[in-house]
Amino acid sequence: MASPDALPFDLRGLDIFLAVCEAGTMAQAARRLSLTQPAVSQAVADLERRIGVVLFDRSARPLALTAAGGALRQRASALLSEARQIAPLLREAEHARLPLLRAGLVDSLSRALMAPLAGKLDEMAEQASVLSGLTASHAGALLTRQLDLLVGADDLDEIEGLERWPLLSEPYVLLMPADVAPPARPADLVALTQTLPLVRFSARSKTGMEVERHLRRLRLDLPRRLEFDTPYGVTASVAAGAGFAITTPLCVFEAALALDGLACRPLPGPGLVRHLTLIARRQELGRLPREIAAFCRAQLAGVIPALRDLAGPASDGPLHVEGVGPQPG
Amino acid sequence: MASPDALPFDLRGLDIFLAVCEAGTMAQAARRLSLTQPAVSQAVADLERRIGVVLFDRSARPLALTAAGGALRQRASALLSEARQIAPLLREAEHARLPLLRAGLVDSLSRALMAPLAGKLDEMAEQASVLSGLTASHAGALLTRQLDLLVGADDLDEIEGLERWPLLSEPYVLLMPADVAPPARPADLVALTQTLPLVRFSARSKTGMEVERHLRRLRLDLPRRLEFDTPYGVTASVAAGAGFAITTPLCVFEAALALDGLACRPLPGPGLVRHLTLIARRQELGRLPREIAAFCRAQLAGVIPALRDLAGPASDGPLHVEGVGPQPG
DNA sequence: CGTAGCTATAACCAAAACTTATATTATCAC
DNA sequence: GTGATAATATAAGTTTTGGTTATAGCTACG
Repeated sequence: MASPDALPFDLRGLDIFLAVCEAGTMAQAARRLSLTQPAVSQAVADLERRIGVVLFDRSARPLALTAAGGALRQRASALLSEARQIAPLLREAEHARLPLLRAGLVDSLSRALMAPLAGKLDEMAEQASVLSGLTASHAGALLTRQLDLLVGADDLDEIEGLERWPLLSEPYVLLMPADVAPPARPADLVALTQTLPLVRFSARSKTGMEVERHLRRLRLDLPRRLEFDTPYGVTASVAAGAGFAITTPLCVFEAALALDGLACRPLPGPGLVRHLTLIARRQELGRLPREIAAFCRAQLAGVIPALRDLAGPASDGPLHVEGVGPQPG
Repeated sequence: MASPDALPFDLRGLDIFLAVCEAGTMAQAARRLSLTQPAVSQAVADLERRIGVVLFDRSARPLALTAAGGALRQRASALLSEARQIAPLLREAEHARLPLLRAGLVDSLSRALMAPLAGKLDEMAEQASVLSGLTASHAGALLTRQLDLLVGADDLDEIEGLERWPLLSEPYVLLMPADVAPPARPADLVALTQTLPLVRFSARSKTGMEVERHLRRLRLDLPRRLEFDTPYGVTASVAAGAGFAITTPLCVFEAALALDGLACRPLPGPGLVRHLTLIARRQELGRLPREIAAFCRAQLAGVIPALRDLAGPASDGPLHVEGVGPQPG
């Protein structure tokens, strides 16, 4: 077999596969794509060979999808529609600057920061708006000048021309029923998922991707059952008994739920820390980002005791508000 | 030029691009990928040519990303991590249950529905995910098959080929300090904004647009100071004394805040009602949408008393769970 | 059975992806 | 500045891949 993370297919192959799903027959799909029938036949066969799964049931004539084929159809069409969005988004990446002050705030800080931040911005600008959501989408909005400020879990260090103001660091922890024995070593997580599934953050969120990378680095392959793109979803689902989660104190706090019968436990193995950062385009807003960052740190300091209550003493080290001063970069 | 939806790149190109981002130089990326340096150089140049955007700034030697390059990096890594998950998932995909169910849930229903809905989907599918956010973005995702179900405030009646299951209706109300006299007529809202600004939902949200259209119809031009795209932002800001809002019982409930000193008052003038609907692509999931809609109605019936508490008796008429049966359309 | 329409295989061709070789450019120590 | 070093770009071949035509084998249906 090829290297472990070799790509098992190409977008072109998926595109042809989807055309076959929609057309119902390979010959018709070929016509629609302006290809010949053998080209489609080979592309499908190739896809099946490389994934190692049969996608169509050839014995039935209107060409039925197998179970795996159905699953691939869903995922492939999602993947392709995302892929098609990318290029246009990059091309329109030169927009005029809007007159009002707009901030993007990662979901997990809504409860801790949204109202005070809005109040602060309202003081500083004629018009203010605070949008909530995933940092990934906010990052694009910042670059295209649809947003002026961003507070999130990603420091976007691959992008030039930004100024970064670190706000807070917090450890990832396990959120799980209090009466379940906490795993002592990373490998115990696998055993835990036998009885209690892992409730995940979606890979659309930075948090989800960080956790995923951490697990991959530990060579842990945990089953994938339930996923959410908001801290509330993860926390509420764990509170409802659906499983356990790898999350952070702020994400738990954000949900504002009663956590009877739940406990935060340290994540076994090497620590994983989440850094929250304020980001702006460099030299466009003067000393305003610095001032807002200081304000945010002060607000967050007020929440720290509540976070320690939630997360327990194990988290004391990594959990702290950052000092002043911008990041180089 | 090629056909409108031709793919501007393939996964291999993105993979190489990401390797360059991580390695910092093309030559190093080439080594890591077991390629030669010109291969990487050409692949990157090709990607830039096909997207029509410059990705790297060659004038600086540690190879800096441009703005567009940074945006591509984020999206590309998300796309690839999704792509890599697909093949392993398909290989284990010989199950009777649906392999994957993705639902989009409007922010204002998170607290009322997210955990129970996730539990229900988890029963029905091998893997479930519930995403939160604005209905507008979910609508696009539903059409492009990134989502299978959608619960939101928009019935998307301009779009063919969907099935709609009404869930709940609720009136818009005023959320304001209890000690301020409630406006009796629409025109009194203008006077009110002299002392207390209107905290708005962003026009990106369906709720915000409905309110805006309603105000325009009443010929009211209220100043625009603070706006949010989540119910929590609006409610928290009003609770912090920043102004008053035109919102709904569910949006207030969603914030899960103590509302000391606040009251819901009826909206003066003609009533405005918000309808929450479950939407799916027609005839793709069988009777599953019907079943899920019934489940959602049952869950929502459980919070109705809490909503009546919040909204007061004035709302009794418009506030109710819908009967069974799909909408024609 | 025979025919119409689909799918699979074989043999071939052109475009792409990658290689080696070489020229050009940026950075840095001196 | 000036080489030395290490990177990127370009040019010209080679291999691989994705596509074609031609043909044979299926499947459904009258």
